[in-house]
Amino acid sequence: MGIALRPSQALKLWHEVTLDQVHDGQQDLTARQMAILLTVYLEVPPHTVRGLAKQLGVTKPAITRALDTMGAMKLLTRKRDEADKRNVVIQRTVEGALYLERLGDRIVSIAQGLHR
Amino acid sequence: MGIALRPSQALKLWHEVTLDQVHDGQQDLTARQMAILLTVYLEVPPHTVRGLAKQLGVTKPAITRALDTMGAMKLLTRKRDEADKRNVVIQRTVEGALYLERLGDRIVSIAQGLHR
DNA sequence: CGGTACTATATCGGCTCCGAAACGAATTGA
DNA sequence: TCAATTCGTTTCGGAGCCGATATAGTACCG
Repeated sequence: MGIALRPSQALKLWHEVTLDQVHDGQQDLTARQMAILLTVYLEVPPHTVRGLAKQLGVTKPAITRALDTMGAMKLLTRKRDEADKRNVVIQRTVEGALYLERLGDRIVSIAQGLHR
Repeated sequence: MGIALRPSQALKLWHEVTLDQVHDGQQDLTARQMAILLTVYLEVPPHTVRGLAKQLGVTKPAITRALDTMGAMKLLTRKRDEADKRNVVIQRTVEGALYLERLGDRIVSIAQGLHR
Protein backbone atom coordinates (compact mmCIF):
# COMPACT_ATOMS: atom_id res chain seq x y z
CA MET A 1 0.00 0.00 0.00
CA GLY A 2 1.12 3.56 -0.59
CA ILE A 3 2.61 5.55 -3.38
CA ALA A 4 6.12 4.47 -4.29
CA LEU A 5 8.29 7.54 -4.58
CA ARG A 6 12.02 8.05 -4.29
CA PRO A 7 13.49 11.12 -2.53
CA SER A 8 14.83 12.55 -5.76
CA GLN A 9 11.42 12.23 -7.35
CA ALA A 10 9.75 13.78 -4.32
CA LEU A 11 12.05 16.79 -4.47
CA LYS A 12 11.60 17.16 -8.19
CA LEU A 13 7.84 17.04 -7.73
CA TRP A 14 8.02 19.64 -5.00
CA HIS A 15 10.30 21.77 -7.12
CA GLU A 16 8.10 21.86 -10.16
CA VAL A 17 4.89 22.47 -8.27
CA THR A 18 6.49 25.28 -6.26
CA LEU A 19 8.02 26.74 -9.39
CA ASP A 20 4.66 26.62 -11.07
CA GLN A 21 3.09 28.39 -8.14
CA VAL A 22 5.74 31.11 -8.08
CA HIS A 23 5.80 31.55 -11.81
CA ASP A 24 2.05 32.09 -11.91
CA GLY A 25 2.86 35.11 -9.83
CA GLN A 26 -0.65 35.69 -8.57
CA GLN A 27 -1.50 35.63 -4.91
CA ASP A 28 0.00 32.59 -3.25
CA LEU A 29 -1.05 31.31 0.12
CA THR A 30 1.09 31.06 3.20
CA ALA A 31 1.91 27.57 4.43
CA ARG A 32 -0.53 28.16 7.26
CA GLN A 33 -3.26 29.36 4.97
CA MET A 34 -2.77 26.38 2.71
CA ALA A 35 -2.88 24.05 5.71
CA ILE A 36 -6.13 25.60 6.87
CA LEU A 37 -7.70 25.47 3.43
CA LEU A 38 -6.79 21.85 2.90
CA THR A 39 -7.97 20.87 6.35
CA VAL A 40 -11.35 22.48 5.76
CA TYR A 41 -11.78 20.78 2.42
CA LEU A 42 -10.35 17.37 3.20
CA GLU A 43 -11.45 16.65 6.74
CA VAL A 44 -14.93 16.15 8.04
CA PRO A 45 -16.90 19.19 9.18
CA PRO A 46 -17.61 21.10 11.24
CA HIS A 47 -14.50 23.28 11.46
CA THR A 48 -14.07 25.98 14.05
CA VAL A 49 -11.39 28.54 14.78
CA ARG A 50 -10.55 26.80 18.00
CA GLY A 51 -10.32 23.39 16.36
CA LEU A 52 -8.09 24.62 13.56
CA ALA A 53 -5.86 26.47 16.00
CA LYS A 54 -5.41 23.31 18.01
CA GLN A 55 -4.77 21.10 15.02
CA LEU A 56 -2.20 23.45 13.49
CA GLY A 57 -0.62 24.34 16.79
CA VAL A 58 -0.98 28.11 16.33
CA THR A 59 -2.88 30.83 18.13
CA LYS A 60 -6.51 31.61 17.44
CA PRO A 61 -5.83 35.14 16.16
CA ALA A 62 -3.59 33.60 13.52
CA ILE A 63 -6.53 31.49 12.35
CA THR A 64 -8.88 34.46 12.39
CA ARG A 65 -6.50 36.50 10.26
CA ALA A 66 -5.97 33.70 7.81
CA LEU A 67 -9.73 33.33 7.50
CA ASP A 68 -10.02 37.06 6.87
CA THR A 69 -7.51 36.83 4.04
CA MET A 70 -8.93 33.72 2.43
CA GLY A 71 -12.46 34.96 2.99
CA ALA A 72 -11.59 38.05 0.94
CA MET A 73 -10.34 35.69 -1.75
CA LYS A 74 -13.68 33.85 -1.47
CA LEU A 75 -11.86 30.58 -0.84
CA LEU A 76 -14.13 29.94 2.15
CA THR A 77 -16.77 31.60 4.32
CA ARG A 78 -17.72 31.91 7.98
CA LYS A 79 -21.08 31.32 9.58
CA ARG A 80 -22.13 31.67 13.18
CA ASP A 81 -23.19 28.45 14.80
CA GLU A 82 -26.85 28.87 15.73
CA ALA A 83 -26.71 26.14 18.33
CA ASP A 84 -23.84 27.80 20.20
CA LYS A 85 -23.48 31.37 19.07
CA ARG A 86 -19.96 31.64 20.39
CA ASN A 87 -18.79 29.32 17.67
CA VAL A 88 -18.05 30.14 14.07
CA VAL A 89 -18.30 27.39 11.48
CA ILE A 90 -15.96 27.58 8.51
CA GLN A 91 -17.59 26.53 5.27
CA ARG A 92 -16.44 25.67 1.79
CA THR A 93 -17.12 27.72 -1.32
CA VAL A 94 -17.29 26.95 -5.01
CA GLU A 95 -14.23 29.09 -5.63
CA GLY A 96 -12.25 27.28 -2.97
CA ALA A 97 -13.21 23.90 -4.36
CA LEU A 98 -12.11 25.02 -7.82
CA TYR A 99 -8.86 26.36 -6.47
CA LEU A 100 -7.99 23.04 -4.86
CA GLU A 101 -9.22 21.09 -7.84
CA ARG A 102 -6.77 22.98 -10.02
CA LEU A 103 -3.98 22.44 -7.50
CA GLY A 104 -4.67 18.73 -7.38
CA ASP A 105 -4.72 18.43 -11.14
CA ARG A 106 -1.47 20.33 -11.42
CA ILE A 107 0.25 18.05 -8.94
CA VAL A 108 -1.09 14.97 -10.71
CA SER A 109 0.08 16.30 -14.05
CA ILE A 110 3.56 17.02 -12.76
CA ALA A 111 3.80 13.64 -11.05
CA GLN A 112 2.80 12.07 -14.33
CA GLY A 113 5.78 13.73 -16.00
CA LEU A 114 8.32 12.36 -13.54
CA HIS A 115 10.16 9.57 -15.24
CA ARG A 116 13.04 8.15 -13.29
CA MET B 1 6.61 6.41 -17.17
CA GLY B 2 5.27 8.79 -14.54
CA ILE B 3 4.01 8.46 -11.03
CA ALA B 4 0.38 7.39 -10.92
CA LEU B 5 -1.48 9.68 -8.55
CA ARG B 6 -5.11 10.65 -8.28
CA PRO B 7 -6.16 14.24 -7.47
CA SER B 8 -7.49 13.25 -4.06
CA GLN B 9 -4.20 11.58 -3.25
CA ALA B 10 -2.26 14.57 -4.49
CA LEU B 11 -4.21 16.94 -2.26
CA LYS B 12 -3.88 14.61 0.70
CA LEU B 13 -0.15 14.45 0.15
CA TRP B 14 0.06 18.22 -0.10
CA HIS B 15 -2.10 18.56 2.98
CA GLU B 16 -0.02 16.32 5.20
CA VAL B 17 3.31 17.74 4.12
CA THR B 18 2.09 21.31 4.62
CA LEU B 19 0.57 20.39 7.94
CA ASP B 20 3.83 18.81 8.98
CA GLN B 21 5.70 21.95 7.98
CA VAL B 22 3.33 24.23 9.90
CA HIS B 23 3.18 22.00 12.91
CA ASP B 24 6.95 21.92 13.21
CA GLY B 25 6.55 25.61 13.81
CA GLN B 26 10.13 26.52 13.08
CA GLN B 27 11.01 28.94 10.32
CA ASP B 28 9.45 27.89 7.10
CA LEU B 29 10.50 29.13 3.72
CA THR B 30 8.44 31.26 1.38
CA ALA B 31 7.31 29.64 -1.87
CA ARG B 32 9.89 31.79 -3.62
CA GLN B 33 12.64 30.83 -1.25
CA MET B 34 11.79 27.16 -1.63
CA ALA B 35 11.75 27.51 -5.41
CA ILE B 36 15.19 29.12 -5.35
CA LEU B 37 16.60 26.53 -3.00
CA LEU B 38 15.31 23.62 -5.03
CA THR B 39 16.51 25.15 -8.27
CA VAL B 40 20.01 25.60 -6.90
CA TYR B 41 20.14 22.03 -5.63
CA LEU B 42 18.39 20.23 -8.46
CA GLU B 43 19.51 22.02 -11.58
CA VAL B 44 22.99 22.19 -13.04
CA PRO B 45 25.29 24.99 -11.90
CA PRO B 46 26.28 27.71 -12.13
CA HIS B 47 23.43 29.74 -10.67
CA THR B 48 23.37 33.53 -10.72
CA VAL B 49 20.99 36.13 -9.36
CA ARG B 50 20.06 37.18 -12.86
CA GLY B 51 19.43 33.60 -13.99
CA LEU B 52 17.26 32.77 -10.99
CA ALA B 53 15.29 36.00 -11.41
CA LYS B 54 14.59 35.13 -15.01
CA GLN B 55 13.64 31.53 -14.30
CA LEU B 56 11.27 32.42 -11.47
CA GLY B 57 9.90 35.48 -13.20
CA VAL B 58 10.61 37.83 -10.29
CA THR B 59 12.82 40.89 -9.82
CA LYS B 60 16.48 40.69 -8.93
CA PRO B 61 16.08 42.40 -5.55
CA ALA B 62 13.67 39.66 -4.60
CA ILE B 63 16.38 37.10 -5.32
CA THR B 64 18.99 39.07 -3.42
CA ARG B 65 16.76 39.28 -0.36
CA ALA B 66 15.89 35.62 -0.49
CA LEU B 67 19.60 34.81 -0.69
CA ASP B 68 20.21 37.04 2.32
CA THR B 69 17.62 35.17 4.33
CA MET B 70 18.65 31.68 3.31
CA GLY B 71 22.31 32.62 3.58
CA ALA B 72 21.71 33.54 7.22
CA MET B 73 20.14 30.09 7.62
CA LYS B 74 23.26 28.66 6.01
CA LEU B 75 21.14 26.89 3.41
CA LEU B 76 23.41 28.24 0.66
CA THR B 77 26.29 30.67 0.10
CA ARG B 78 27.37 33.30 -2.37
CA LYS B 79 30.71 33.64 -4.10
CA ARG B 80 31.94 36.27 -6.50
CA ASP B 81 32.77 34.96 -9.94
CA GLU B 82 36.48 35.54 -10.45
CA ALA B 83 36.19 35.39 -14.22
CA ASP B 84 33.59 38.16 -14.33
CA LYS B 85 33.51 39.99 -11.02
CA ARG B 86 30.08 41.42 -11.68
CA ASN B 87 28.59 37.99 -11.27
CA VAL B 88 27.76 36.18 -8.06
CA VAL B 89 27.63 32.40 -8.04
CA ILE B 90 25.21 30.72 -5.66
CA GLN B 91 26.61 27.58 -4.08
CA ARG B 92 25.27 24.69 -2.07
CA THR B 93 26.03 23.97 1.56
CA VAL B 94 26.00 20.89 3.73
CA GLU B 95 23.17 22.34 5.79
CA GLY B 96 21.11 23.03 2.68
CA ALA B 97 21.64 19.52 1.38
CA LEU B 98 20.55 18.11 4.72
CA TYR B 99 17.51 20.33 4.80
CA LEU B 100 16.34 19.09 1.41
CA GLU B 101 17.24 15.53 2.24
CA ARG B 102 14.94 15.68 5.22
CA LEU B 103 12.21 17.29 3.15
CA GLY B 104 12.49 14.59 0.50
CA ASP B 105 12.36 11.83 3.07
CA ARG B 106 9.32 13.36 4.70
CA ILE B 107 7.46 13.57 1.41
CA VAL B 108 8.40 9.98 0.58
CA SER B 109 7.24 8.82 3.97
CA ILE B 110 3.91 10.58 3.66
CA ALA B 111 3.38 9.30 0.13
CA GLN B 112 4.07 5.83 1.44
CA GLY B 113 1.25 6.23 3.91
CA LEU B 114 -1.35 7.17 1.29
CA HIS B 115 -3.57 4.16 0.80
CA ARG B 116 -6.74 4.87 -1.10
C1' DC C 1 -29.26 36.61 39.52
C1' DG C 2 -23.97 36.78 39.39
C1' DG C 3 -19.78 35.02 38.50
C1' DT C 4 -16.92 32.10 35.73
C1' DA C 5 -15.51 29.97 31.55
C1' DC C 6 -15.41 29.92 26.84
C1' DT C 7 -15.78 31.70 22.01
C1' DA C 8 -13.95 34.64 18.34
C1' DT C 9 -12.24 39.01 17.23
C1' DA C 10 -9.77 43.64 17.68
C1' DT C 11 -5.68 46.08 18.81
C1' DC C 12 -0.84 46.87 19.47
C1' DG C 13 4.15 47.08 18.06
C1' DG C 14 7.57 44.37 15.51
C1' DC C 15 9.26 41.88 11.79
C1' DT C 16 9.62 40.41 6.92
C1' DC C 17 8.61 40.72 2.40
C1' DC C 18 7.41 43.35 -1.80
C1' DG C 19 8.33 46.39 -6.39
C1' DA C 20 10.42 50.48 -8.20
C1' DA C 21 14.14 53.20 -8.49
C1' DA C 22 18.84 54.58 -7.66
C1' DC C 23 23.42 53.10 -6.85
C1' DG C 24 28.51 51.42 -7.22
C1' DA C 25 31.45 48.23 -9.40
C1' DA C 26 32.91 45.69 -13.45
C1' DT C 27 32.92 44.94 -18.27
C1' DT C 28 32.41 46.02 -23.06
C1' DG C 29 33.00 48.42 -27.22
C1' DA C 30 33.69 52.29 -30.27
C1' DT D 1 40.10 56.24 -23.20
C1' DC D 2 35.60 56.85 -21.89
C1' DA D 3 30.70 56.35 -22.58
C1' DA D 4 27.33 52.70 -22.48
C1' DT D 5 25.93 48.39 -20.70
C1' DT D 6 25.52 44.74 -17.34
C1' DC D 7 25.55 42.91 -12.73
C1' DG D 8 24.19 42.64 -7.95
C1' DT D 9 22.92 45.38 -4.14
C1' DT D 10 20.82 49.14 -1.43
C1' DT D 11 17.26 52.29 -0.37
C1' DC D 12 12.54 53.78 -0.03
C1' DG D 13 7.65 53.58 1.15
C1' DG D 14 3.99 50.28 1.54
C1' DA D 15 1.62 45.99 2.65
C1' DG D 16 1.00 41.54 5.15
C1' DC D 17 1.69 38.39 8.81
C1' DC D 18 3.29 37.50 13.54
C1' DG D 19 2.43 36.73 18.94
C1' DA D 20 0.72 38.75 23.04
C1' DT D 21 -2.79 41.01 25.07
C1' DA D 22 -7.29 43.01 25.64
C1' DT D 23 -12.15 43.06 24.47
C1' DA D 24 -17.15 41.80 23.42
C1' DG D 25 -20.49 38.33 23.18
C1' DT D 26 -22.39 33.87 24.69
C1' DA D 27 -23.02 29.83 27.72
C1' DC D 28 -23.04 27.55 31.93
C1' DC D 29 -23.51 26.84 36.88
C1' DG D 30 -24.17 27.64 41.69
